[in-house]
Amino acid sequence: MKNNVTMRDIADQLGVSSVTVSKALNDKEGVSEELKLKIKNLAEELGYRYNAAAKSMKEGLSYNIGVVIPERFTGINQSFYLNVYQSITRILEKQGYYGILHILSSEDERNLVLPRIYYERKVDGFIVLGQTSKEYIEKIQGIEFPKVFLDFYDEHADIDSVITDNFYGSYEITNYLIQTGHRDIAYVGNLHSTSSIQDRFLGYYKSLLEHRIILKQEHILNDRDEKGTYIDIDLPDQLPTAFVCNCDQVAHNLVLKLKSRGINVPEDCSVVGFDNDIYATITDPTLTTVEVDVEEMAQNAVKFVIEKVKNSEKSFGRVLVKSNIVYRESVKPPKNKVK
Amino acid sequence: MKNNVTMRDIADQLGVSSVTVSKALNDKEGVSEELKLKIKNLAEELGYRYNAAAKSMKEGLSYNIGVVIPERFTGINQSFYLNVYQSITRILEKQGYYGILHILSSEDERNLVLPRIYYERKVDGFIVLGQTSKEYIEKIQGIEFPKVFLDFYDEHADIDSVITDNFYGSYEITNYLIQTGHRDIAYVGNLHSTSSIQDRFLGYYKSLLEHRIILKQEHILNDRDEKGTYIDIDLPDQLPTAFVCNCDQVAHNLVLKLKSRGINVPEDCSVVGFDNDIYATITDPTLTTVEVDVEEMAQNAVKFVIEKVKNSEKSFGRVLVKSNIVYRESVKPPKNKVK
DNA sequence: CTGAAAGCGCTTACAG
DNA sequence: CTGAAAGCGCTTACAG
Repeated sequence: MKNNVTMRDIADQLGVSSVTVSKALNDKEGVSEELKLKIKNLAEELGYRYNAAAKSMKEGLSYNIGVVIPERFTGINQSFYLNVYQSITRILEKQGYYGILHILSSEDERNLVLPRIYYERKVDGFIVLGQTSKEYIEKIQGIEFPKVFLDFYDEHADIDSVITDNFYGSYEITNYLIQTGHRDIAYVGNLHSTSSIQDRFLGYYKSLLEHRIILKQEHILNDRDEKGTYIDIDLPDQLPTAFVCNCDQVAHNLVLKLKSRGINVPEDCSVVGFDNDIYATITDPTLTTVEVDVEEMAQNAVKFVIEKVKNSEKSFGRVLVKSNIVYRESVKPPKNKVK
Repeated sequence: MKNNVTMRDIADQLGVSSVTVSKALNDKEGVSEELKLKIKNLAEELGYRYNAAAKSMKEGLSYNIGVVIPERFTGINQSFYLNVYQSITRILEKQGYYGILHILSSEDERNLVLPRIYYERKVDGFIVLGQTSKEYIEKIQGIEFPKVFLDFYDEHADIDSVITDNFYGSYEITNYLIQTGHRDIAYVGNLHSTSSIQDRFLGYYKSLLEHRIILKQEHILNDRDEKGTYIDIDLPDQLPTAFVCNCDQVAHNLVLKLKSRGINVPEDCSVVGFDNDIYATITDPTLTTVEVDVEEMAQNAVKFVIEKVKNSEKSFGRVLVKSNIVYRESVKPPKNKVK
């Protein structure tokens, strides 16, 4: 490593102490303006680069935050969380922090092994992005370390999590379907897979209840197995007039399936999604869906971890981020209602 | 910060020196097996966590690699590079390195400001993922710092880059179209946008040349403006029987456009893409395309930066990664050829 | 306004 | 096999 200019070098060349250089470069008081300028100029000239590692040593802080994403939420078809990660990174950087991505392998998740970045003090805290197994959540909860769960939560009230308002989002989009004239509405999603899917189901159910529509068991359609792998959706014999899907990707799959059976969307039946991710606009017809406010979620998560790094006593509980409906082409009144 | 157990603490409790603890924990020789075990056990018990910052200080190395992606290649519709980043991260981690993502804002790119991770020595090298402006390439080239360009290159032969074999990939998929019976083949892409698009065009052109097919200017269709924003594709009056698109996303857009004109793919005309990303399988019909070997590219890039970190003299030049054709549904013989 | 001293937690090179 | 010393580059707290 050459070009290894240190504060000391600058100090020596100027005949001052490194303390003074440190103060000047950090714009702290205790150095005359004149000297400060001289120091800054020389630093520039010499190509001085600050050594963050020294600061880390001194403060015991890495100024890195680990973003942990379970493997199954990554990959070519699961770009949603990577996009959230990207937002997190950008927000982190504004605050002088950096995000280190850790893909949690299914193996590590099963064996309850924590990310190496934890054991090496490479990060000051975690943002866990995407639901892990119950056991793993507990494992992470068990360590005394700043952490925020993003986009999921679990029964323990004492964990800090930032989530979309799944319940009301789903409630409202179901209301919208009902207002459009639908009463035969199915829900697509595995109720025991993640907290999000479950809450979205309950929002849908609330809407039915309020409108005195009876929930039929055969209107709850499973979309994935316990591992989260998508399975073929079993359509009921009596086709509902509308489907509330737990996410856009599943809505996309459903539309394909319906089409293959010669059923047109939205003419023959309506479909709505959730997330407003790439699948919402890529599907033909484009999907009416619930938009998740990724930026707001990332912002909260970042704010919370950083505050917890600074003060480990802080706690935030479950924080909901508002969502809103994006209207596109996949909804029409049911056929028999059209005059 | 509590739970701040150091090697020193372990040493004190055991009545040995911290040097011995360091050796034991790092499995170096010079400590009796018995003592080593005792030290390791105590470390475990005390919840000791290694302090990577101290090592960084000592060695002047952060063990982080910065992955720089220009802003315009990110976002909800551009998941390809984020996926590459994810591969990079995983490979990096196996070697004890960590990836720090830096989204290069268009503003910073224009003003030629380098990522802050550079000025703070937060990283030991860069992987630049995605083509930046010529000026920015030169700016980065100008600093004495390990760097590898991934998925693009420029005229300067002395830069290390890992790229897909765009030329031959495109050449071969065009050959395939010709073998299928097509002779009226258009290319879709802005020839002056990136090195990849240009090389893919040239591969297509080589195939035409070899088959004595004359390249018509009206068969080169622009797909984006100088900023990389997609524009509406202008179809020629005389529709070709096949289209070679510079990437899957553009192929996807083209298929939608053709469909909206009542032209069926692949019955009325064939379309091929490049990348084999999410758009390849999401398009209806699924796209025959050239698969980019993301894993292999990431592997090379990581290997090269790390070697350059260790020995700044190393250089690798342009390294091509083989691609191969994935056959799906978007190609059929041209109509008039079908008996 | 300026600086000497001490320390953050580890490792290397050397001595015993 | 074990350890005292020095040092990585910075900052904090204190003294002048």
